[in-house]
Order: sequence, then C-alpha cells, then structure tokens
Amino acid sequence: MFRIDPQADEPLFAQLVSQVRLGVVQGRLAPGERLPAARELAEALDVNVHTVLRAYQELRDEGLVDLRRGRGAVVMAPAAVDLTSLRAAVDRVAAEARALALPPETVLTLVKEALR
Amino acid sequence: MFRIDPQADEPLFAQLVSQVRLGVVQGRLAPGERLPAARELAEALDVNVHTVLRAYQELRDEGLVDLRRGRGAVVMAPAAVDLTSLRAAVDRVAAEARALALPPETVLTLVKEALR
DNA sequence: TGTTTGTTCTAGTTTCCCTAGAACAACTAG
DNA sequence: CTAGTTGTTCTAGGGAAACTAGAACAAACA
Repeated sequence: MFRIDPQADEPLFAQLVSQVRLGVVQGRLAPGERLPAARELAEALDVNVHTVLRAYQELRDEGLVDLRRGRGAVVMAPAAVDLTSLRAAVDRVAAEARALALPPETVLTLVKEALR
Repeated sequence: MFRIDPQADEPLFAQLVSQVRLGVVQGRLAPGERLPAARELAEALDVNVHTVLRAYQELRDEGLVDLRRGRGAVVMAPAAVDLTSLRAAVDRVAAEARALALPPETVLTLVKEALR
C-alpha cells in the first residue's frame, strides 16, 4: 500500500507523510477511508510502530486524517478542491525542467521560492 | 550577500546551497564571478568555516562552481539555458496553489513526484 | 467483556549538523 | 622567490533529530 526507502535521505516518517498526502490530494485515498493500523503498517514496512505513529500524528496536525484510539486513522474530507489545473501546471513545470536538463533540486528551490 | 536563518528547519549549509543555486539560475551570479572566501563568508554569516565549505563542496558536486585552493569558488558557466518559460510555469503553479490554499508541503510533494 | 488502536512514558543507539582548532597544499600577488 | 590567501584534510566533541524497543494505559469497537 505504501513504499518506504530506508536508503533515501528523507526521514522514514516524512516519506510516509508524503505518500499519504499524495494519496489524499490525488483522490487515491477517499474521505472516510481508514489507513492501516499503526502496528500492522509498521510490520509491513519493517519499521517501528512509533515511526508510523509519528507520521499519523503529523497528518492529523495537517488536518488530513482523524486520529482516535480504537478507531484508527481515517482520511478527512478535503475541501473538495479541483486539482486539474494545478496538475497541468505542475506537469508543465516538470516538462520544462526536463527539457532544460535541470537537476531536481534546482527546480524544487525555484518552486519553494515562488511559494514563499 | 546571502541570508541565513539559524531558526529554520533546513540545515545551514543547505540554505546556503539553495541561495547560490538560486542566484546562478536567476542570473544574479554571473559565470566567472567569485564567491566570497569561505572564512570571510563564515564570519559574515556568523557560522563555522566548515559549514560554508560543505556548502561550496556540494555546489561543486552539482557542477555549479569551480572550487580550487588559493583561487576560491568561481561560478561555472551554466549551459546558457533560457528560464523564462520555466519561470512562467513555476509562477503559474504557485498561483494555482495559492488559489486553492494548499499547504506548501503538498505542492512540493506534487512537484517532487512529477519530477521523478 | 475482550480486542483493537492510538497515547504516553522511559531508554538506548545511531546518524546528522555544527562547531573548533590545527596542519597542510595549491594558488595568487608582490 | 616570498608571503599571504584559500580550499583540503584531520581529529574532536557537543547537541539535536530519527529510529528502535518495551511497557503500561485509555478510548473505542465488536
């Protein structure tokens, strides 16, 4: 369900957060849907329970999931945004960057600056 | 010349790398131009010399600067790329994201995914 | 009532970042 | 050729963050 790369320089919990964030915003994770139990997902990813729980808590802080004991982590309803035009813009950035053979870090720096 | 925020969650050396990267790609740092000496910049930013040198070495690894003892860090000639269309695309992404009130992390996740 | 699931606590290891000082080698300037 | 500048390399240590581990606990569920 989720993929984790122990070799990546991004922290494990952050990778998980990104994946869920992506799933929600892409509609792969529907509102009301329940994420795997922390202990279960931890074993599947070969990671400690606390690492998964830290990711879940971060997602709760961002308002993406509802986190309650006994119930688990449930995907919250995002404000029904239409992402088609944003996705088109993102794809165009990726295409331009690829055409210029720019390293990903440079592009990300540009985007980060534009979002500031 | 450069700004560093000790409170930011991004490492100091990474902040410096980003700023130089941005300067080069934006044309504020011209090819052949020399960056400040490490010890000098370190004192100006109130940071250790090794921190600045780590940033410089990373920039060398990315091919952005030429680093030699006695000579300093000289900005390499980028492959004369035209960034106008990319900048336009980036600005559009930022505008769309702002309109949707999406958190920056989500947008960056989307871009990172698109660049993969 | 028993199970599931998140919450909280302590604790230890590892890794990364940053600082600090020193000696050294390549290059520049005079 | 000499002296100063600048990056390179080395050792060293402090501090924070990430990850792991185990345990007890509380809320919700079946």
